[in-house]
Formats: sequence, structure tokens, C-alpha cells
Amino acid sequence: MRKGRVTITDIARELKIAPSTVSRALNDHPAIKKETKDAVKALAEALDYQPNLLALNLLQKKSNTIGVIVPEITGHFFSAIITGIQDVIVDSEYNIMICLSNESYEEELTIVKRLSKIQIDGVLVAPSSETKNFDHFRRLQKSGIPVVVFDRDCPGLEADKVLVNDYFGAFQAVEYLIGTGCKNIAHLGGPLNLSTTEQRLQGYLDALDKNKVPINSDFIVHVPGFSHKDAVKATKKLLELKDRPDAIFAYNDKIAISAMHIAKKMGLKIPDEVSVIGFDDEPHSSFITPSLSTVWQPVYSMGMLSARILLSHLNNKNSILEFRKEVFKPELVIRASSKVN
Amino acid sequence: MRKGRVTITDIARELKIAPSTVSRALNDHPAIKKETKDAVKALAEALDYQPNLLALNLLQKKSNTIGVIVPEITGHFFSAIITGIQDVIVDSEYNIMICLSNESYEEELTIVKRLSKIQIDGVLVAPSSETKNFDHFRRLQKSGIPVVVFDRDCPGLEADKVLVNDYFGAFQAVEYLIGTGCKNIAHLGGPLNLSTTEQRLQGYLDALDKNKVPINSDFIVHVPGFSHKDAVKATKKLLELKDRPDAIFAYNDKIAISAMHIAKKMGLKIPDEVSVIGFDDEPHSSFITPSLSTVWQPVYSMGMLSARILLSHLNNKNSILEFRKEVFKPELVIRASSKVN
DNA sequence: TTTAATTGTGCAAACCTTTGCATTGACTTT
DNA sequence: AAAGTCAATGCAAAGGTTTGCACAATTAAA
Repeated sequence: MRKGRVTITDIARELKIAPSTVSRALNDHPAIKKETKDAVKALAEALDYQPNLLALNLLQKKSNTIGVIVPEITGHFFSAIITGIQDVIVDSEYNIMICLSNESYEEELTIVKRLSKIQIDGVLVAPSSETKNFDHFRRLQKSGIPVVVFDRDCPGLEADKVLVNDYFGAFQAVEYLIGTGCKNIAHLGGPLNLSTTEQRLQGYLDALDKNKVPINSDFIVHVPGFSHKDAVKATKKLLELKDRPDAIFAYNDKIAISAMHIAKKMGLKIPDEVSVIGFDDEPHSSFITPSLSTVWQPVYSMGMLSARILLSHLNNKNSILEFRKEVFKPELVIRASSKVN
Repeated sequence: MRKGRVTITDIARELKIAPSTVSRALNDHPAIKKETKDAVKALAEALDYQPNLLALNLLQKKSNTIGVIVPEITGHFFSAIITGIQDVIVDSEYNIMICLSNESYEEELTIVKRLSKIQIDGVLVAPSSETKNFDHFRRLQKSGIPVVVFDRDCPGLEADKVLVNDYFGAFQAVEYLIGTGCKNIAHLGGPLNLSTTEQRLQGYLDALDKNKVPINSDFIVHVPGFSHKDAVKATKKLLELKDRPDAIFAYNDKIAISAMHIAKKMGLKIPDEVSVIGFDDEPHSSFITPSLSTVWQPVYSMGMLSARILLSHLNNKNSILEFRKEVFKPELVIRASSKVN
């Protein structure tokens, strides 16, 4: 018995033909006659021949792998996006390498270097909340690696982008709160520097403005990070004001839930004394008490579209495709944490 | 300018030495004199030389990649384990490829084939709930790929295993319920065929048995899958019994939360009329109302240990290490969904 | 019958790195 | 002076596949 795996050379020797003929036969090259093809395929089957993709990678200078960079996966948002990505990529010849930046610019940089070292073919990225400089992505592009940005925009970076209209989602949510009679609407914003933070804040501000509600800067507090502690601290700052807000529009469900937790602890009735609306519509948000009003995003679809866009670039390496910017529309979901209209 | 990336041959040509010398210089081979090394390293730096890992992969017949197979990542459990795995692997020379089986045996099979094709170096796997046959893992082992099983046991498979003492966790939870005076304790079990389902069920049974509580088979209902619908259906079956249970020990938090949802809808007071205990201690479980009593598992540590065990195999390819079986101890966390002792 | 076209296959290079063995020259020992 | 030792480097193979070009054999056309 031969040691190691079977190679085309083994098949060639056995059949007394050249390895190149075996290669062509297996790839259904038109110049090979049917009998030869059949013989080769039969023997390959019999010997359980497995092409050595490592050799192919070297030859083609590509790893057939796509890198996916996300800040974290323990929340629902990114894991659902990844599931969407995976479901598209699975049907292609590509493999996925998921990398976690832990919301750190440094780690994101390290990841990009690593991916570029292993000669990744394309990258899908939701930048960390610390990332302000996008040169590492530009470097990827310069070496011919297509980059698709999702969820969080990178202002100034020319690349494909799959985003959500955060502005619209926030605007709708806040306008809804105004409609239910809330006068003092606060905003628990996300970490500064994120495009989503900015967009949701702007939606909040414009909704107030449009409805002639004066803006109170004490009512805008940003969390520094996504931990429960961060949210608690920010919420307390809001609820301990003399002139307490009667509604909170939070950057996301996680923060909203922490806020509700504190509000309840302080003895406030939700939604009668404080309305709360979140963002993301995480699956458990409908199970907490009171069930959380929130802004739903088509997460799974975003993942799928991002992956499809990347694949289309990989399949049209030569032809220059325009950068696409796809913006999904979020939907307001009203539950029990906000008053009725 | 030279096109494409810089290779050792480029450096060699420039310095008028052999590529092999360049290779040795870069790898600090003792037979190369300092001046040569310095010159090579300086030029490599200047030209921004990046070793071609694809070539190395072919030479070493390994991809420097580890496959991680999990049923899903949208829940907290597996995403936290993955985070633990990642945090260990990041410090090694390996990359991680995360694959989702969607709780499907078929897909798991496809994934294993794929991983074996790309010549993965090791595999970490939590088998799907459908998987009864482990031959695909044995095939990996036979071709020299170490396999570490985590969370869900594969009975009869000889491999490293990182598990939790589900039996103990369940036993403790049920005994606690008995201690608070519950007489009719039901069990919302997981999908049949999972080792965790079986162990938790056994813990439930033994706790009743030890405390001389008669076992009522009507009180044991297994969910077919992990969807909300599945849980709702199973819960209704329990709560609509003439002789309604006064406590539910659920397979996991997700099911427990669905069950609480239904119980509340039916107007039952928790925990006065029905106590509920879950399993997993997902982060949001403490935020729902009433906050969920549950069994905590050291998820992050499990991920880290699994990864470390795999690495130790990869680093000691020759020496035959014994298969390890590590069993973590879970902890009962009492909150408000169960009565006080 | 010669020339041209067609069909099927083989050769060798290329992808880039590592490594066992050979080689060279300088120096040491007997 | 001859033989042996040692340091430093080069040569070439190996890893498995694809592919442009060459070549041989057969068939068709002139």
C-alpha cells in the first residue's frame, strides 16, 4: 500500500499516462477523450482520490477563504448576521474565517494583518467601536482583496456597504414616543465614534426638532461600552436628574433592558412613568416584563446580502464593479414598554 | 518594480546568495553567520517581505487551521464557548474556522468532509442533536486529526472530552425545588438523543427518587427542537394537565423563559403557583421578570480548556497523549422564579 | 501522395519554501 | 605537507496541481 494520500501522479502511474492528463480528465477538459476520462474517474473513485487543495492554493495564490471580522458574537445581532453570511457562503467554494476584534482597534489591526498573511480572498467587516482610521482596510483593497463593510459605516472609505437606516429607525421611535404624550425624552446613546451611534442620535434630535420639542442636553448620555455596568451608570445619571425623563430611547436592546432593570429597581412604573424603546429586537426582548418596544433590523438578510456582494466581486475579479451601498429599512415594533398611541 | 509579492528568491537575487541561505537567515539557523543574517533581515524588512504561508502549508501538509463545529451561534451558550476558544487560539499560530451544523447530522457530515478536504489540523466539535453515529469523527482521527468533543458527549467515541456535570446540575436544581416544598415537579426535557438531555433527565429522576417523590411520567415532556414554538407546545401540555405541576425544571434557559411566558399568560403566579428553574444562566435571564433561577455553567472556561487540549495534541503530534475527559461543575443560581428555601 | 487540419496526450514550468547533502575554503593538527 | 575539522553557503528535491506549448498520430483535403 502507498502511504499518505492519493495524488494524481499515483493515478497517472497506475494508468500509464501523464499526470497532466489525469488533471484534465478530472476537470472534464474537452481535449481528453471519453474513454480516458472514464478510466481516470473510475480509478480516482476507487482510490478515494482527494485533490490537494493546499497545492491548488499555492498555485492560484488564493486561500479560498473569506475573513469575517466582527466586534463580538455573544450578542444576538452579530451572531445572526454571521448565520446569514454562513448560509450564503456554504453554497460557494469558499470557507469562512470568523475573527473577533472585541471592539478593539488594536486587535482589529492584528486580525487584518493575519488575514492578509494567509492570503485571504475577501473580507466582510463590521469595524470595532474604536476604529477611526481605515487604512488597514485600504491596504487590503490595494492588494486586491475586496472589502465589504456591514452594519457600521466607515466614513470616507470607498467600499461596498450594507447598512441599516439607523436614522430612520431612531426618528420613528422617538416620534412615536412624542405621539404617546412623552415630553421629556432621553437618549441612552451608544459609544461615540460609531456611525450607528451618530445616526441614531441624529434621528432622535431631528424627531424632537420636527415636533418642536426642546432639546435638553442633560437627556443625552452615551455609554462608553456595551457592558451592563456601563448601561447602569448611564441610566442612573438620567433617572436621578431632578427633572426626570419620562421616556428613554436606548441605543440598543441590551442597554434598554439594563435601563428598565434600574428603572424598576427605583420603583418607576414602565411605561406609565418611563417609556422605554430599544433597538435591534433581540429574541428575548419580547419575553422580558414589560415586553420591550424596539426597532427591528433585518439582520439575517443583511448577512446574506453582504456575503452575496462579496461573492459577486470574487467571481468578477477582472471587471470593475461599482461599489454598492445598500441600506435596509428597520421597523418599529411596539410592545408593552411604551404607552399606546 | 517587481510585480506580485516579494519572495525569498527576490531577496537572494538582490544579495547574490542562494534562496536557501535567505530562508535559513530568516529562521535564525545557527550555520549562517551574523553579517549574512543581518543583511538578509534588513533587506526583508526594507522590501516588506511576507512569507508565503500557502507554500508553507503545501510543504508541511497542514493548513494551520482548526475547525470548530457547533450547532448554532445565535444563543449565548455556543457563542461564549467560541469566544473562549478564540481567546486561546489567537495566541497560537493557528487560525479558526467556525462551522454551523444547524443541529443537522447531514450538515455536520458535509462540514467534516469539507474540513478534511482543506486539510484542517484539528477539530473542536459539539455534535448536532441529530448525530447518533460518530464515524465521521473517527475518520478524522484515523487520518491523524485530533478531535476534541465539548459540551455534548459522544458515547462510545474515544476522544478528548470537555463536558459539564449535567447530572449534578439537574440533581441540585430539582432537590432545591423539593426543598422549597414543591410536590409536583415537571421536567421540560431537551431533544432526545443528546447526552445533555439524558444526563439532566437522570439528575431529575434521581433527585426525585432520593427524596421519595413519586415519578409521574406525565410530568416529563421533551421538546423536539429549540424553537420558541416547540417550547410553548411542550409547556402547554404540562400546564393543561388536570393535576398541574407546581414546578418546572427546564432543559435550558431558553425553554424555561418560554415556559414562564406561557405560565404568566395562563395567569399563574411565579413562583407561588409554579416555580421555574432553567439551565445555562444566559445573561438576560437575570433581567426577565421574575428573574430566572438557573444552573450556571463555566462556558468561557470550557471553550478555553477545549482549545488548550487541542493545542497540546497539535504540539505533541508524535507522543501519544491519553485522551482526557474533563468535567466541569455547574452551579445552582437561585433567583426569583423559584421559592425560597 | 503530400499538405493541412484535427485530436489526444505529454513535457516542463510555475507557485514558494524548507532541508538533507554536497561543496568550498580556511584553519588546525599530526 | 598531508590529512582532518569546521564554518558558511549552495544545490536540488520535494510538496501536488494546473496549463501553455509541443508533439504525435490520425483523418481530411488538395
